[in-house]
Amino acid sequence: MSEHPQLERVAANVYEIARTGDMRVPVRVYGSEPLIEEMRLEGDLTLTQGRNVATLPGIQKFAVVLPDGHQGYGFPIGGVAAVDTEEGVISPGGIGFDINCGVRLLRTPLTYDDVVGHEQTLVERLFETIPCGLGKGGYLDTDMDDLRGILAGGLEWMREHEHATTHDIDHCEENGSLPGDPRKVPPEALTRGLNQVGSLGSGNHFLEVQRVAEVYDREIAAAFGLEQDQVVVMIHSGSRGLGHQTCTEYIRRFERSFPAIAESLPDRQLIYAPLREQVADDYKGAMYAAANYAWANRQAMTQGVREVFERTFGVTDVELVYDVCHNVAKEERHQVNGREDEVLVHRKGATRAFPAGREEVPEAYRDVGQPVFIPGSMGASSYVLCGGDRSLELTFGSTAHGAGRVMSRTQAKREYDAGELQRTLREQGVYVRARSGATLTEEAPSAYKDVDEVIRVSDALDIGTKVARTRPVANIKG
DNA sequence: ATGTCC
Repeated sequence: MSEHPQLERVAANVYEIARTGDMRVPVRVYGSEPLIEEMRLEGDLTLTQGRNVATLPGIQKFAVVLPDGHQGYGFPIGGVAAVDTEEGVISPGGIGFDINCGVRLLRTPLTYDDVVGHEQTLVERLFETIPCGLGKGGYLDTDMDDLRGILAGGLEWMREHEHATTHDIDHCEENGSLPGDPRKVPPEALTRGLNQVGSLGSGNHFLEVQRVAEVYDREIAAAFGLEQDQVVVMIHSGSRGLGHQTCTEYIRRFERSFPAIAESLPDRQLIYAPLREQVADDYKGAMYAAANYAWANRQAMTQGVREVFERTFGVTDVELVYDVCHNVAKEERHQVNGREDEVLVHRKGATRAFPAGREEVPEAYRDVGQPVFIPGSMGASSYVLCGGDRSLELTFGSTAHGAGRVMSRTQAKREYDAGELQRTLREQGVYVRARSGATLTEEAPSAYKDVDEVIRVSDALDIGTKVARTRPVANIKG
């Protein structure tokens, strides 16, 4: 078993792996003692992967491991790596298989009292309306022309086809559109994506009706249009089979194009393409296209939610608070080497958390900071945060994205019973509907870490500050 | 995460 890299405590909740060997920068690890302990368990690769990331050509300042960091494909999940746009590289492992997996929050004009007694109807209608689980079928019917439009335009295409409002676009990271190139998306990925626009997927993806259970900062909550007991809807989903296939094929393509690089890596999963290479540009076009697809997917499900809320409660104003990416790389301006420069920021299982004043923050929120949503596990609290004042300095403007698992899927399936789990949650006022019992047990709340400690550290570091906590009311899953 | 192995 390989040794964990040596960690040095720099300040409260701040640790560093010093630069040694072929590392080009140090690694910053943000976390409390108990969170760091989990990264140092026997056989855990989180810190080793952090050190590997620090060897990437063109990486700037430091590799970042966030408080929810855990091991992933090549890079830690809960990691940030910013690279020079000329000397740097792009690595699919630093973005993730589920390109632009992310979370959006919708606000409704309802309070919890309006919904109590209607949970069963609500959860059934949501489940019938929004396709869940593996396989085909989306809320939106798309042909190949539609798909290409979505891949090129994201939410812009959705608005042109009356599936999104201007308000939706104004309240989405990157306005729901990056320069995607449909021609760079592998044909197999196109096929898989054709019938999945407006589908939830499986695993830890969910659509959850929640109520605002606690408000920590009333002023910022009000700026986000949120208050105590309000009913909101959280959607956690990504780019489905299309993003997965795109990632898989470009990893293969990079390995074939750069055998010498593949050979020299501390971990083959770290495979990358130098940004000056054509194939890096191809991947960027495909990755942005998959990101656009993920936004269209979450938007299509939003339309389904609106339909159900109108039918069930007669309300027509279900509005997007914001939509954040968890898995993407984007060009942004940051302070590096004592000056502001453009860098390509890889965020994998990490949420952009820009503070007040950044021009990327929508006008409506620019005076308070960017909304951040961190989902808890099914049946647990989720959090609304606000981009913190120190995020640019500490994490390239990022914070955590959620709680990781403590128990494997197979172990959770053995450990729990679907019917019993459903009854337990029901006793807590949480109505859950899943396409399969296995999904339910795999995602049992006790199979996940407590997200509270992650939030506490994010808040203490001032990279993402607490605004409100929500509790589940009704949840649909694959 | 994922038509959970081309």
